Amino acid sequence: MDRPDRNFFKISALKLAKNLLGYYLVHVTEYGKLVGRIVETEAYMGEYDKAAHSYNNRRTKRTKVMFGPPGHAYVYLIYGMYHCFNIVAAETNIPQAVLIRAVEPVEGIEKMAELRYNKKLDKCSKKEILNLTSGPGKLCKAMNITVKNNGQDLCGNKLFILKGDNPPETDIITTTRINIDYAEEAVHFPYRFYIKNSPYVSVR
DNA sequence: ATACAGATCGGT
DNA sequence: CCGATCTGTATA
Repeated sequence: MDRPDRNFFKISALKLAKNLLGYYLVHVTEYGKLVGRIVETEAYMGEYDKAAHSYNNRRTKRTKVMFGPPGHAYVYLIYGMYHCFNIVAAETNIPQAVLIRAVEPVEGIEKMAELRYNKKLDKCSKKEILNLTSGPGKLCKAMNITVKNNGQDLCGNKLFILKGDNPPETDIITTTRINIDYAEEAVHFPYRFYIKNSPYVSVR
């Protein structure tokens, strides 16, 4: 399979969020290679987007990587215990990113089960396997992504993207984002994308 | 120095 | 619905 180059990420987060559906997220870890197929994303558009950490071009220690070049990881800790993995989009000084909300486990599923549930895959229920990576915090736990990966170049060889098949347009559901009730008018922006009928999307 | 809320999740 | 758990951010 093929790797997208830097230019793949050098587009608006909105376009990138859609283009990433069906692509693979790969993390080469000390536990082996962990791969998930991206089935759900959200775009965060920065300057005018009240749901974004970089709203109004707010530049802080945390949001710094979003102002950097595209194709890098933006990872932060949320609620004191979960991580969220984003891919920086657009260009330097345009702080946009795509939140990866859910993937379908593809490779290294045994390890993912151990990382997430601390037990063997064959001890996991059907439901647990479906929920292995069905949410931003869940996929980070299962794929061993933490703040240590913040700022990491996704054009490197530890944490990266592989090309996959985008779903047909008719299988892409576009809707509003999750858990951003505070974001006033941005609450209604149709910035969430997921693959229709995928059992691995975060539920609603 | 202090206060406070959050791009979540799992249990009740 | 609620609590866990802690850092980033704003305010002073």
